Amino acid sequence: MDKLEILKQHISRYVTLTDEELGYFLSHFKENSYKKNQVIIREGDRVENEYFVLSGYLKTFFINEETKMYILQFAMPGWWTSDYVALYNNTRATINVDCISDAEVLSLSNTDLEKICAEIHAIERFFRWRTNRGYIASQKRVLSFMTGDAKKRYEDLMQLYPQLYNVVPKQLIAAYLGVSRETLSRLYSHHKPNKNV
Amino acid sequence: MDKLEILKQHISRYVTLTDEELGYFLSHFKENSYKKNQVIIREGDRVENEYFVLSGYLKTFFINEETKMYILQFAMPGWWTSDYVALYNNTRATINVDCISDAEVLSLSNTDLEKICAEIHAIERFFRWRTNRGYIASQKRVLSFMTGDAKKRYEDLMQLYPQLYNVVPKQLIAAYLGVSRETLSRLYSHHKPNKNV
DNA sequence: TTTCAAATGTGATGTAGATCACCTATTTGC
DNA sequence: GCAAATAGGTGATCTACATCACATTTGAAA
Repeated sequence: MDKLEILKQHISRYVTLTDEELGYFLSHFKENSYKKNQVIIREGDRVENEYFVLSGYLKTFFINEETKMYILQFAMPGWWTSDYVALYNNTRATINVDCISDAEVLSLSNTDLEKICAEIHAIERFFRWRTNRGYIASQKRVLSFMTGDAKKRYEDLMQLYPQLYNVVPKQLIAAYLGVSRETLSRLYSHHKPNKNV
Repeated sequence: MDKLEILKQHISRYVTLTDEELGYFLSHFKENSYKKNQVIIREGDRVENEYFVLSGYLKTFFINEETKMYILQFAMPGWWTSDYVALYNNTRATINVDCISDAEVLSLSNTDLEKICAEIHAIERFFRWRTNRGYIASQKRVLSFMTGDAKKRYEDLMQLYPQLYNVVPKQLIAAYLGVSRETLSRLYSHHKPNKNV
């Protein structure tokens, strides 16, 4: 159960639980291993779970008319992801989630999540706080699209998550920034982050 | 207490409360009236409250190097707003909130909000669900910036909130869409929504 | 009602970034 | 280890939108 350590620490940053509560909560997670390129949620799927990343990198993305890919989120170790639109509205997936690298993931069904939130007040608080953070991050991203050009967005991303430079193919970074891979290539040929990170 | 009706209905769409719980919750709100152009939160302020709009329209915005305005959100009747970054991180306001028209607003201090969330589990659930919705809306906005051009974003906004066409000056709509007022003017001269809405 | 400021419309011009075309690394599967 | 696929780089060209400049309309204050 060593794998759960990262999740335990993540939770305890926000709320204090008894060992019993924590154990009960953790008992509802399932552990899964995925290979690079493996799909976790495909557009049109019924969406039942949230996912917590233990290791590896996922991407949450949308494909426009079968051509262009738009990345909504990279999910890194310690991050949650899912198609929240589908999950909260109980509709089919409109986005995809797959693996950028081999990954270990914990899944929690939305049914269990709601059940445990109802049973344990502190867990409900934990998820309120978690969503608060996601909301703030998303607002910041909106602002970065409005106020900055591609170069600014690229530099901000590299500053915040320098590890992406080595792990994630450049065209995926372009798809996250909302810029063509050609333009991104021209941008960072003048501005390389520290490759040793 | 008639003014509170809109808030009561808003809450009861998500959770069921006893009359006692509901009354206790509502007793923590303060009612305020503001005039057009009046400022509710100014950049640099200490932020203490969330605001629930009863009537009128607010805007939440950011000003870049004292020149360009970027609108993060229009707050309409039945909507919540604040500087959530400042509120959750307990930092000074980095954005502004003011009134597009005369407005009636209920305010709830973050201290009271957290207190009541701890006291009444169902209120914590209400705020979790509310933030979930905000998060989804924000993600949709990110996608609209990535996938659509200015015209698409304008049409989507007018379809969703046609009332904005009459109530909100065009330059503010431009500042929300992330487009210059000149470009917006050129766009909608070819595409007017129904003015009778 | 008049007046002044703010909002809006519109032409001319400049520019970031898209797209297309093609070439050169790197991976990945056999 | 080799072939094929995938990722990445770079020039040429095109386009949506910004910016500047100025005219016109609207709306609020006096």
